[in-house]
Amino acid sequence: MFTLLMSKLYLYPACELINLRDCPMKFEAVTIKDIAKALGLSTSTVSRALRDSYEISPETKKLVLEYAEKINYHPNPIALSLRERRSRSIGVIVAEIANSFFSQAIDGIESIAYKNGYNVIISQSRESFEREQIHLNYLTSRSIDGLIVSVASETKDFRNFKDLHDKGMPIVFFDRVVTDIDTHKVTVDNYQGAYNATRHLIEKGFKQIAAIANSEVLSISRERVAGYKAALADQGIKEKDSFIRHCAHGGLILSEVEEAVSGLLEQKTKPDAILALSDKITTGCFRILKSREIAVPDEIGLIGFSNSDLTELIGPPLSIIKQPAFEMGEIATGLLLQLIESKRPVTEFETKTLAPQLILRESSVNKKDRPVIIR
Amino acid sequence: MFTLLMSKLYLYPACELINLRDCPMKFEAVTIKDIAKALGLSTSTVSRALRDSYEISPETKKLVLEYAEKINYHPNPIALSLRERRSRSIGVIVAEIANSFFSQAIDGIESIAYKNGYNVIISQSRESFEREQIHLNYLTSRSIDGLIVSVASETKDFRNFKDLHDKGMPIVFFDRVVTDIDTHKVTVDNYQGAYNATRHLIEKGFKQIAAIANSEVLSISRERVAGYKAALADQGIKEKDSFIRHCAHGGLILSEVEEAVSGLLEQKTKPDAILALSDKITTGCFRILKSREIAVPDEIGLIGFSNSDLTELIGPPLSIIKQPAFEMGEIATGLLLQLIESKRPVTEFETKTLAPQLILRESSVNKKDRPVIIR
DNA sequence: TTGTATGCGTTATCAG
DNA sequence: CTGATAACGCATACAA
Repeated sequence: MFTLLMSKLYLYPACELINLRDCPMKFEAVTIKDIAKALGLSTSTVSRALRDSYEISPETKKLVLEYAEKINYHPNPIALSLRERRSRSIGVIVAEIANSFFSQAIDGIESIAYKNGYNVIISQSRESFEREQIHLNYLTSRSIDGLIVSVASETKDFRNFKDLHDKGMPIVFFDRVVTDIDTHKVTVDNYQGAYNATRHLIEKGFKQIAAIANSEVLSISRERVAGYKAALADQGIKEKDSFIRHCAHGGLILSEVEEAVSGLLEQKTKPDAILALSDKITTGCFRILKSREIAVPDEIGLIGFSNSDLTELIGPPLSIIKQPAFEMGEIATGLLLQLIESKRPVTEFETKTLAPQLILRESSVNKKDRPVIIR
Repeated sequence: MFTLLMSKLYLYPACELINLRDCPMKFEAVTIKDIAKALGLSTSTVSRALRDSYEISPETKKLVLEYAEKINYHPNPIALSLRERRSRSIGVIVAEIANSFFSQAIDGIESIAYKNGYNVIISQSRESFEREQIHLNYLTSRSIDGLIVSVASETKDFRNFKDLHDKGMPIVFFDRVVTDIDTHKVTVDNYQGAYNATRHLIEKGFKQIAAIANSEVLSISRERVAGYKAALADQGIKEKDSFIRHCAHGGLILSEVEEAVSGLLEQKTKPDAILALSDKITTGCFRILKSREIAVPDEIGLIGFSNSDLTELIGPPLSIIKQPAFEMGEIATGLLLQLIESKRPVTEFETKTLAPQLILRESSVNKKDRPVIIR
């Protein structure tokens, strides 16, 4: 260790004598100290020159900048983070990355973060409370400046989020928000989305409409179910408790959806249509109906939330409710950066609610039909 | 600034005198120094106690650990990074996150990274060389320990990757690999995948099979095209240059695919089937044919690479070649961590080649048909 | 067994 | 205009 240190200390002067131009610097990274030593200046001078400080003479600046350029100097971001107590990176916790909705949202997050010089550190809860909390802990031991979260379906206890927020960590929730934490939130109009979809099913002649939603704990589930119920009520259809099912893990496991579908189909009066109230549940239902050889929508109508880039192309069976995931990610990140970079604590928090797209198939027969997009 | 510092210095002793138990520590993070001061120990003792060093007495250890627990101490990872010259985070550069293949790969990457205590920092090149290089620069100013890359379609100049690798940065390429950099690589058998798909089209009776591939610069494109050509040759079908098209940006922009498709359909002898040689190109083709009201596969056969979770469900039109993206991500990360944590420089590099899945539709008529999966 | 001093790379403060 | 020094939080070689 000591010899290594010494060798480093002695390497550079020798290097100067021989040839400044092509110092190898294979593994050792270039630091301000190296520049200072090579140029016979102090580190503070070099630092100031690099930051283009007014107190440095033009000649010195030029000298330093040129040399820095030549040896390909880059400031060590970790040292900067330590000093400035900020890492210029934001953490993201979602249920799973390989999910169209979330990956589109992350796309939006990364776009804005990148434009503002922030890194994005992602982690997945896989709908598990435990994993979520571990990530929360891990990310927030002061290695991130802010956090964007869509909570896990399992999560019932929001204390850790609340504590963290109270301690001053900027947090923005999107999609699955925590209603009783007072911070920025970004969602779509879940009520309206579910309402429109249900109404569309009714207009197509379906009478016995069932709904499969994500965990009851999530506010988005409650809102979506409320929209579904309202649409039924408005059309004078009586809601049936046995027609509403929940998947505790948001359909992450197919068996969960299978169970819900079976529960619906085993009833004396079967539903004639299913409204799937989340991405995974939608594709899950589709998959299950397909494997059971139940024709969609001839035997059973199906409509659901989905952000897959192929849903618009699948047809005729499936109509979908699509969330503006990319925009949601962008907006969430914008709000977060605002929180991070505002000097004084923010007191007014916004809840941005975007409109979901309803993409419908007009005909279930014509192979060439075009989707109709309703905002 | 100075008063802030002073207040911090004076806060703790006062705090000790009043009540240790519920120091607020709202925004100020707890450090080893705080523990030392509160307990009347030196920072080194505290540090050693926390790391369970053998040179510390059991009583002191207990004291320190309990107090640390109580005030919810967490070591500052940034300080650790600075000291240990490692950040315990790995960088990932892909074309775009909102792409089934890449998001599945990232899923695998995150899984393994998480298990090993590493963070994943993601960034997207959006197929642009410039963006890729900026990210490369940004990530690698020593803030990451290693890098997992699938290069942008635009990239023709791999010098920066090579230099970085030569400087000792562990890099693992996946999917779109850089053949002349000697490091670990993870791909599928692109040749075989394209070969099987082409062969399948021929067996289904298609004679005039065209191919649309990603940028010619990418080795995966060349391999896939080679597989396509070999299959044609083996069945005694003459290849036609005019039937092979390339999208410089891998179909990221739909117009690019549109152009390729138009180019094919405008020829005197039109192709009767299209082989799409990347994810985006496959969905792009599907979208374009749909919008032009060209029936698939009755008017034109279509088969392509795709990792969307819905492709298996779409049918009958589309048969697909699916890559084991998740596993590729896992393997790449495993290899990378091996590189990062091996003390001595690795000399033997592996190229892992996985088998792609070919998921076929046997019938183009029966709505209820099941996909056949060929390994 | 514990404390002191040092360094990781950077910048801010203060003194020339 | 420039240099020495301290500090960010932590761990360790060395001294006691």
